[in-house]
Amino acid sequence: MDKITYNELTNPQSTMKKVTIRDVAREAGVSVTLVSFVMNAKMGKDGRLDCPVNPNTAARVLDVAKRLGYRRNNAAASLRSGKSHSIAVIVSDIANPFFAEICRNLENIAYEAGYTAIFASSEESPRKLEHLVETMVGFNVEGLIVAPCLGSENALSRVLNVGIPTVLIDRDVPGHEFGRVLVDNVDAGTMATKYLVHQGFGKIEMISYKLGVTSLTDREYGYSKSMEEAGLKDDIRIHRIDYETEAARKDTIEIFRDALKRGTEAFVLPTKKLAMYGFNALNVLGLNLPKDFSFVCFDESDIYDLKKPVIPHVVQPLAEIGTKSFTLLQQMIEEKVSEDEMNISLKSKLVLGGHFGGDPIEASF
Amino acid sequence: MDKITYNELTNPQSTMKKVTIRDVAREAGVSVTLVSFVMNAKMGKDGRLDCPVNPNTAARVLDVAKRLGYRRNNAAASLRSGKSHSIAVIVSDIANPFFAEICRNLENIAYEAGYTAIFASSEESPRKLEHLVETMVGFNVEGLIVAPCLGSENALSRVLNVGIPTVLIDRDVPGHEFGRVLVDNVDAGTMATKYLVHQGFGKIEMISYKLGVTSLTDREYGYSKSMEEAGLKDDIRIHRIDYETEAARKDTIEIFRDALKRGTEAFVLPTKKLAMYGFNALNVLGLNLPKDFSFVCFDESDIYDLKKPVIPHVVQPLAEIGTKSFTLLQQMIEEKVSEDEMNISLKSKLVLGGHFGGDPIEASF
DNA sequence: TTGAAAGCGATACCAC
DNA sequence: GTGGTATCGCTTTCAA
Repeated sequence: MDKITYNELTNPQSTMKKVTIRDVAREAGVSVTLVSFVMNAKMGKDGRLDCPVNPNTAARVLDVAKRLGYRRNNAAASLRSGKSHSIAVIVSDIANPFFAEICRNLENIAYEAGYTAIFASSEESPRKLEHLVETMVGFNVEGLIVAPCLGSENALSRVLNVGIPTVLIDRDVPGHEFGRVLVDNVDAGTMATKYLVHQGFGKIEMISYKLGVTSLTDREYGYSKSMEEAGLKDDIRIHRIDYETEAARKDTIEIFRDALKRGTEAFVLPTKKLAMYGFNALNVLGLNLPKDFSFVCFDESDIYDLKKPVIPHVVQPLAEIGTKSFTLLQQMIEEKVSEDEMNISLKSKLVLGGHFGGDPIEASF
Repeated sequence: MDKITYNELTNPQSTMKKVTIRDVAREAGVSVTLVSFVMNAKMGKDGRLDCPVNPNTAARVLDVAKRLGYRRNNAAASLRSGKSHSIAVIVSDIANPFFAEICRNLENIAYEAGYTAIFASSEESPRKLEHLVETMVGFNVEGLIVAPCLGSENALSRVLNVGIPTVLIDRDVPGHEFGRVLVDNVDAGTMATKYLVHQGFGKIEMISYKLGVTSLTDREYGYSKSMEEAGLKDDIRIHRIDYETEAARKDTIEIFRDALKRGTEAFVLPTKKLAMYGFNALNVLGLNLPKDFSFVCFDESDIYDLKKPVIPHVVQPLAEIGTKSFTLLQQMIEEKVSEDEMNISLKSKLVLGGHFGGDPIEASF
C-alpha cells in the first residue's frame, strides 16, 4: 500500500484553486470594481457599509465571497496600492523577556490602530538584521521598529536607512532620520544609587561589564555622579568583569569576599545577569540580604519578588516603550511629526517595598 | 518658523522613487529577464553565481543594482510566483518566555533553510487569531505554525483550516489535516512523581488548577498513575486551586500549613506559577527546602537555579518544539510527509543536580 | 451606482 | 546566454 501524502489527505481534488476577486465578480454577476469596493468597505456607525454600492448588491457580493471562501491576496493589493497596513518590528533577541514584553504591548496598540505588526529577531547578528530588513521592506511594510544589534551599532545606520519610517528602540545608531524611543540610563543609575544613599549607606559599589556599551556606561555615570553629589567620591568603586563568561561568575565571588573585608554595605547590580552573579556569590559565601549587603538590581527576576519586601530593582518602562514607539512610527508614517518630537526619552522606575498581602510600589529618587 | 516634518527631513527631493528591476535593466543595458536571473541566483560553491548568465554581465548587473539601491519587491515576486519563502508563526502570547524560546529556535532553523519566519501574537484572543491568520495568508506565507488560544480550541479548527500547511504546537485542536508537535504531559507528570518516589518519599502531593486544560489534567494523570504503581494509592492528593487569583496564593499557604500537620514530604508543582505560589508559601510560613518539603517544579525560573543543587524541575524541550515544528511544516509544504509522521510527541526533561562549578544535568525517570 | 481597462513589479515561458 | 511579453490579483482612475 502506498503512503498517503499530506497533499492527498487535505486536497481530494489535488488543487484547491484560489478564489479571486474575479471569481466572486463572475458568480455575483457584477464587476471586479464592485467587489473591490465591497471588500474594502468599513462598517459605518449605522451598521451599513460606507461605500458607493447598492446595499443589495453589496450584500449579494458579501454572500458570494463567503460561500466561495474568498480571501484577499495582500501581495496583490499591496503591490498595487503601495500600502500594506502593516509594520515590522525587528528585535535583537525575541527570547529576551524584555523584548517580548515590548512586543506584546506594541502588538496591542498597533492592532487597535488597524495595523498588523509582524515580528522578527536578528539574534544579535548584523547579517541577519540586514536580511530581515530587506525581507520586511520587500513585504511593503509601512514602517520599521528596530532594536539594533549589540556592538555593531555604527555599521548599522546604512542598513537601516531604507527610505521608510524607522524608529529605534533600546539601542541607538547615528542618523537624524530615525525616530527614537530610548531609556534614560543615566537617570536609572542615579536613581539606584540615590536610593541606597537615602537608606543611609555610604560604601556603595557597582559591578559592571568591561564591554563599553552605552546602556551600561550611562548607568555607571549615574552612579558615579550621585556618589560625588553625596560627598562619597572616595567610595566610588566600579568593578568591571568579563561579559557572560564563567570567569564572571567567579570574579563576582571574589569581589564579594573582598567587599566583606572592605566593609562594603551595598551594591548596584545594573543588569539582571549581574544580579544573578550576585545572588550566586551570596549563596557560595553563605551571606544574606540585607544582613551582609544591600542590593539594587535591574530588570525583572522571580528572585526579586521571592520575599517581601521585594529586592529593590530598577525596571524599564516596557509597555511605554512599546506603545510610544508605535505611536511615533504611526505619526512618521502619516508625516505629522516635527523633528523635536522624534526623540523620546523614557524614565525607568524603581520598584520597592511590598509586604505580605501588599503589592510592590514604585518610587522616584 | 514652520515645523520641519519628517518627510522633508529625510526626503530632500520629496520623492525617493522606488528602484525597480526595470530601472536596473535599463541602466545596465540588459533585459529585465537577465536582472531577474541575477537577483535570484544563489552562490555556487565556487563563489560563482549559478545561473545561465555571463559572469561579466552578472557582475555589471549586480553593480548597477547596488548603485541604484535596488531592493526586490516581495509583494510582486510573491504575487507572480505564488511563493513567498516565508512562514508565519502565531503564538498565543509572545511575552511568555516559553513561546519566546520556541520562536528563537524556530527562527534560526527556518533561516538556515532559506525561509523567513514572521511572528505574531494572538494574545489569547480568538478574534485576533482569526485576523492574524487572514493577514498572514494574505501575505502568501507558505505555511503556518500556530499555538491555539486557551479555551476556544474547538472553535478554532474552522479558522485554521485555510488550505495551507499548518502545524499545531503547545495545544491541540481537532482536524486530521494539521501537523502536530505536542509535548507528552502524562510522561512529564510521571517523571516528576517517579523521581520523588525514587528519592524515598511516599507522602507526595500535587497542587493544580481547577480549570481542566489537558496539559494539566495529563500531568495530574501521570502523577496519579505513578503513585498507584508505587503502591501509594492512598496518598494521592491533588489540590485544585483557582486560576491566577489572589485566592490562589492564599490557598497555597493554607495547603502548606495543613500539609505540615499531615506529614507531607513532597509536592509536585506542575506549572511555574504554581511553583511561585509554593515559594511564597514557604516564605510566609518560614519553611525551607529541602528540610521541610521537597519540590519538583515545572518550566524555568531563576529561583530554581539559585542554589546548587538546583531545585528539580521539568522543562519542555523548547528548542526541539521549535525545530521539529519547522521541519515538519517544511515537509508538509514540500508534500513529502506521510500521515503517520504528522503527529510528533516530544518528551519533557527533568533537570536535576548541579553543584558549585558544575552544570545541571538532565535525567530520566 | 456600476464597469472597463491600465497598471503595480516581479517571474515564467518561449523564442532567438 | 539573452530578450520580449503575458501574467499574477488587486486597486485605481475615468467614463458611462
